[in-house]
Amino acid sequence: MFIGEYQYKVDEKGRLPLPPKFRRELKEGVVLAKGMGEKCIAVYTIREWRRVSDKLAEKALTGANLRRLTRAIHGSAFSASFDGQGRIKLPDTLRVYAGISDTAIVVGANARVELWSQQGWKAEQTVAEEQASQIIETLGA
Amino acid sequence: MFIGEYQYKVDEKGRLPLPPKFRRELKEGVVLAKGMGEKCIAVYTIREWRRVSDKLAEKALTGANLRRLTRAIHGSAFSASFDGQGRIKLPDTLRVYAGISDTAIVVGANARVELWSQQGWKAEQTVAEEQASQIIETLGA
DNA sequence: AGGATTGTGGGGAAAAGTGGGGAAAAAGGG
DNA sequence: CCCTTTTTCCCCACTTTTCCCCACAATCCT
Repeated sequence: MFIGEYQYKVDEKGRLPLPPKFRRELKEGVVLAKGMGEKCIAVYTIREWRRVSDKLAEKALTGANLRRLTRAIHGSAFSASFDGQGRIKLPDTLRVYAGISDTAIVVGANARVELWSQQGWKAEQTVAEEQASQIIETLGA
Repeated sequence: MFIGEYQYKVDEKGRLPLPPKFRRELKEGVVLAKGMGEKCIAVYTIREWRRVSDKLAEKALTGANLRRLTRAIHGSAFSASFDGQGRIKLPDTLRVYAGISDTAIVVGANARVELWSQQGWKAEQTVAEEQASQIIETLGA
């Protein structure tokens, strides 16, 4: 399970470190893809990528919209692995998509990890906070 | 079960002791997260955190809502463990969120522990007192 | 009163963040 | 097809941060 929020620099070679706490779970390699709906980069374990991918494939049989989404997701996906310092190389296309320049926010989101630009993350937090407090009320004690 | 109210200093390294009475129950490690709704840091046992996390999954929210909530909850969380003196390290993001600078109020809140700034705790108490009398009425005899 | 426990602080070893050089691989042009 | 140019990736190096351990003073309990 991935939790926590971290800030790292993307160096001039496009490399981004991931938190040491995440590395063990990710060390077999990761798949990078566009965040679904959000302007972020999603980082999946191989296993989780397969799960997401299968789920999409099931539903894509019927809907043209979903086929389009599937195409977008798969087309943008990229497998990556770590260097000796625990960094991965971010493909330029995904970096541009997420608006990440020289600083990235790494966010643990349970089964996956997400990469955000500072501005993007701040905006997302603002929206999420409002929504969260409502839903949390329904969780009970 | 956690009860009581304690005051500790946060040292320059961001370390905060927890009351000895709490340590045995927490010694397996804790998860820190934003207080739900309130400007405090919530401290959960691993078990309790899982309970909260599972409850989220049950909600069976769909699409963007689920992703957003997952992100908000897990992203703000942080796992921590004790040093030899019974202290934990508070992540900067959470400290800022709760407005804790060099002194923290540690409050036992049944299944979880909460960390407040002095001002925040005082304000919360004021509000709580007003509401308490009303709520107590509704409890019946 | 005395011993044990606890709050608080700090030093030092280990790990992590960040940057860059150079070999290997890939791409591109003649 | 081969040579040149560019990119990728592996390794090394430096700086900062983290974390583990020790220390001392105050407090609690017996």
